Amino acid sequence: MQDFRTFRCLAEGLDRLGYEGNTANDVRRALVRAEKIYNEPLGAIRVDLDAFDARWRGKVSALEHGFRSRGGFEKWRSNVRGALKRALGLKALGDAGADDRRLADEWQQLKDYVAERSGNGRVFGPHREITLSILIERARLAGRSPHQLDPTWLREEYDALHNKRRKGFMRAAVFFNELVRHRGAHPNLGNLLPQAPCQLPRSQRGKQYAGAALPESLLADVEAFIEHYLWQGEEPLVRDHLEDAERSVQSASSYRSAISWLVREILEAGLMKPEEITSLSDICRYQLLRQVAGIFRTRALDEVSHLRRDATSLHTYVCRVSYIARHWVRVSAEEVERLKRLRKKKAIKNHRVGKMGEEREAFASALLDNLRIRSAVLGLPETTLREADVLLGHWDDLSLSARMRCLRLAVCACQAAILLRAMALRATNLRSITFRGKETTIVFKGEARKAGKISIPGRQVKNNRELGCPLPPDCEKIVRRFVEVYRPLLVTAHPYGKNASDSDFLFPGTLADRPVDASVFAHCFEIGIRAAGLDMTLHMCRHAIATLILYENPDRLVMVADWLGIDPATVRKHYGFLDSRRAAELGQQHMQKLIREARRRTPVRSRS
DNA sequence: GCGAGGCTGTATCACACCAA
DNA sequence: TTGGTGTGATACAGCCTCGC
Repeated sequence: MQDFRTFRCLAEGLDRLGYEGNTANDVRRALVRAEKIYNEPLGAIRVDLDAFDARWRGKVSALEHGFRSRGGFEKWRSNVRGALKRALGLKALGDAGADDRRLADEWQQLKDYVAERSGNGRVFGPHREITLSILIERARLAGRSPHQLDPTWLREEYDALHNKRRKGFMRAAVFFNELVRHRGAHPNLGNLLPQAPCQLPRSQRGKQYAGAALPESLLADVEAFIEHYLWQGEEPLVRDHLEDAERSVQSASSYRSAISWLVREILEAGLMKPEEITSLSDICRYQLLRQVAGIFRTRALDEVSHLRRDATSLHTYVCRVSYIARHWVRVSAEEVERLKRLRKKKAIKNHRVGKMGEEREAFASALLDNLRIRSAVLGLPETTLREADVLLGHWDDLSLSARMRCLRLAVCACQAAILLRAMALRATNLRSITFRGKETTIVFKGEARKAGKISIPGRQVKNNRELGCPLPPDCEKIVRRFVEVYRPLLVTAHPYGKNASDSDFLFPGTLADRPVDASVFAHCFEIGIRAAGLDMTLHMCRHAIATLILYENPDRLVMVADWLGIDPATVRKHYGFLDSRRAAELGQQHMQKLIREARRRTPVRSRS
């Protein structure tokens, strides 16, 4: 294979990649443009498809990277990505020397062998050479032959990949091992395969309680604690007369997570054996928690760890476990005091605890600095609906994925219209809006009513605060269009046959008693956001609106708090960075003024 | 195989409340 | 008024099952 390790090699050797006509020029220009976009010399940018995908696929704010439109960005990405795939041998080149190269490539021989025996009713089953492709790609990039795969390399590659690529890599490794195990049945593979299968990486997502065989008594104790926590010790007879538990189910599941984390860390560190953990009182103790927190912290500081070094998770876990120790295990007063000190330790309660996430704060700042981003956010309902309408115009000719895109864009337009024009709701409240039925939360303008409105009862809201607002005409227009045109398509003409139930929910899911699933809901928003060249989650949208209003109207803090349905003190705390920013700007303006004045008053002679 | 919706667990963030 | 504590939420990823 040609050695294409950097973008420079790639740009210089582009003629050998088999492009037709002027395409090579387009691709070369795209590669050269990467220098500006990456702000690095071409020779320093590695030819690595996964690094490229990690950076440029998914949520990418095209405008922030200097592209004029999402389309322009996608064109650039497609040119560069295609070149990377050709360079890595993932795309047929079609030129004369290709066959000779294939023979020289052990991976290609293996792939050809599998391809010849893949398909319906054949030895390996359908598309098995595709299964292998990601393993081959990564191995080629690392310069490893099939004999040179080892557990460490597999682990590193597995960790570096994400989502479907990671899943595919694991599937490929499993299949590769199958081939090795049955190498006797495939004599033609000859010396291509190693003698023994390679140890596979462990999945990054642990099972609850580390999937270990733990004593029944521990599991029973956890359930008893959760029950106690939810009902705050109320007797079952009393509970029957109460409408809801004292605590939310979400919160209880968070306690389960903390216990799971503690057990997993203890077992992985070998601090205890599974059979030794018989109840929560064995593990929710100061000494053990301190040890485990130390181990977790060390791992977070490790360069290759997937944990963020300044994340607040550890603090949350320690708080949860401390709570169990105090209220369930009932440790001594002395131990309670130690736990309290532990929670305050800098390593556990780092500087991010209690503050808005850095990424969100950065986005809010970008929103204030960049006019293009700001207008893209504010125009989101219209831009996404326009794109959906264009697609809808030739619905019958659309592919399934294009129809899906059309519907998702329409969902996003409706979400954005409510968030940006009516009320910056939390995702759960937005998702649960009903437009008919007994408990209607969004009402359209009717003959008797002058204006539509949104009203959400307090018990549906995080802090039990009732939320309500009138429905502005530009919001209502988009929501109505969604209800009349796009929602029926979700219910009766879902492109992939996943018709939603025609429930009372504005955003229906496949089940009649609940709205669309949160993950699907967030995905629709993501599709619309990306179409607008932005990178923002539903919750960041809420922040974005608050940031813009507060920055322009610092004296309207109480109004903004009321609108968001939170405490003014909380707004003050979370948007404090706006004050610092404003103070800095004001300070700079004053300094400039003073400098100008000083220059005016200083005689020209002494200035030189 | 691929893409969908939905469920679940982990990681992280938001924010109400309380006490100093 | 401010900082600490505890609760409740979102984001993200992996897995499952289903239809095309």
